Amino acid sequence: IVSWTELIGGFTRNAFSAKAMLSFEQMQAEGILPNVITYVCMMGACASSCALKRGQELHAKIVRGGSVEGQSTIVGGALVDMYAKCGLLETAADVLQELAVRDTITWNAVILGYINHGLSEKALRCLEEMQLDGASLNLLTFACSLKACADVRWADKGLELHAEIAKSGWSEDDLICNVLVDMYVKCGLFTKARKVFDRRQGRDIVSWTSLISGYAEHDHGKEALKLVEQMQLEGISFNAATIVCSLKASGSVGSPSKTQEVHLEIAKRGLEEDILVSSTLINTYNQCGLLLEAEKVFDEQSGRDIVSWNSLLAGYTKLGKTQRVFDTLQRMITEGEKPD
RNA sequence: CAUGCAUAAGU
Repeated sequence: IVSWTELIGGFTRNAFSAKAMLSFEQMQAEGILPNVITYVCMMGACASSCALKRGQELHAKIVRGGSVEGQSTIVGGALVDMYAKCGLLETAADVLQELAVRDTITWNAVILGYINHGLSEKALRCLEEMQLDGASLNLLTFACSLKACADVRWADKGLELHAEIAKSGWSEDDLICNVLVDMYVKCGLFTKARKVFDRRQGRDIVSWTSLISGYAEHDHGKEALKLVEQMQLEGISFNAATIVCSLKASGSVGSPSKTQEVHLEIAKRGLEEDILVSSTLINTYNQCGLLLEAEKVFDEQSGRDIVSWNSLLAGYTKLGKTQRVFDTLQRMITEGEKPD
C-alpha cells in the first residue's frame, strides 16, 4: 500500500492525473484497499484535473470509513481543495464549516478557490471569517490575500496586509515580494512597488513581468520599455510571459521597431507557437499600424483561437477596412470558430 | 517509508 500510494502521489504531484487514476484502479484490482493517505493523493489528482465526479465518489467512500476529521486533518483539507478547484465553492465552504478543526491550509484552499473563480472580493471576506475563527495566517494566506487585493485593486487592504506581513517577519520572502510588487503596480502605486522590487536581492522574472505589465497597462509604456531594456542588461532571459508584456509595452507606445525587436526575441526562443505570444503579437503589430506583419503572424499561427481572430479583426476595423472585416468574419465561421 | 493550500502574460 505504501508503494502504491507513493506512486499515485508522484503522478499527482507531476500533474499526471490520468496515470494516478489508472494506478488507483490497478491497485484495487490487485485487492489492495486504499487508506486515508491514498485518498489524499487521489483527491489531489481529481483537484488538478477538475474531475468532480471522481472526487465526489471518493468523498463518499471516505465518509463510509467514518467521520472525515476522525481519519486525518489532512484529508479534510484535500477534500475542500478538490471542491474549490472544481468550482464548487459553496460545497467547499460547507465542508470547511463542518470540519471540527479548520486549519490554515484548508482556509487557504477556500480563499484561493474564490480567487481562481473570479470572486476575489468574496475571498477577502473569507479571510476575515478565517481570522474571526481564530485560525492563524501563514505565508500562503498572505500571498493569496494580496493577490485578491490586486484583482479588485484594493490598495488600502493591500497596505494593511503588508503591515501585518512586516510584523510577521515575512517581508523578505520571495513569493511575498513578488505578490506585493504585483499588487502595488496593479493598484497604480508605482513608488511602493519599486521600493519592494529595488531592495531585493534575487529580483526574479515574475516581478519584472509584473512591473512591465503594470506600467504598460497604466499607460506608462515608455517606463515599461525602459524596464525591458534594464532587464536585458541584467542578463535575465525572457520567457513567454515577459515577451507578452514587452509587446504590450511596445504596443502601448506604438513603436514598430521595438515590436520587431521583440519579434526577433520570440523567434530566438522558439515561442512562435505559443498562442498567447502570437496573438499578442498580432495585436501589437496592429497597434503599430503594421497590418501586413499582423496578417503574416496570423497566417503562420497553427492553433488559432477566438482571440487570434478577434485581434485580426480589430486591426481591420481600426483601419476602416470594412469589407475585410466581413470577409474575415465569414472565413472565421467557415473554419469553425464561433464569434463572440 | 507515502499525503492537502502557491505569485506574473493575450482581443
